[in-house]
Amino acid sequence: MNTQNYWLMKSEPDVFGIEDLKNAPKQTTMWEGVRNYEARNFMRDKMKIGDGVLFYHSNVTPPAIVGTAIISSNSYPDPSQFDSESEYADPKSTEEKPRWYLVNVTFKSRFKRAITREELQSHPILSEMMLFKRNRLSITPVSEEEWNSIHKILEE
DNA sequence: GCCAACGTTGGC
DNA sequence: GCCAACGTTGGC
Repeated sequence: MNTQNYWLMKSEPDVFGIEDLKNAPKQTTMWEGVRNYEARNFMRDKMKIGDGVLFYHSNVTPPAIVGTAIISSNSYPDPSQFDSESEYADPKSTEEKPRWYLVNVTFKSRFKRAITREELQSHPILSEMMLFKRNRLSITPVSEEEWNSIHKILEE
């Protein structure tokens, strides 16, 4: 059964931007540090290898979708939760009962031009994205129609 | 840098 | 189990 999904994943470019992903070993990173249950559930329960990702730069001017990536692993416990040195350490989490999960994300493309949040908001289809309904959620599902609209815009 | 939105924590 | 206090996200 084909269950290709699409996602939008936010990252602050000052912390880890799409160039960092492009330059990473194997152009792949662990999407560590997500500490929100809803976002975790998407990674843990819904993401599949091969799913498409819209890579979104947050907390910058202007916020924008800047490229794409691919989900490249199944979910597994986020190692940083067990690392007391890490800012993502969670003392309430144990190896037997991990609280936080992540997936690997692999670079796919950098757009020739960023598609800004403002541009998305002015688009009849893309203005309905969950991104705008759940403003603070760092991972949101993207419909196939939305995914196709993004790529259509890029061809113009 | 401000602050609204909203998720989490913890006292009761 | 409620909810006030608190902390964080992220657009602006």
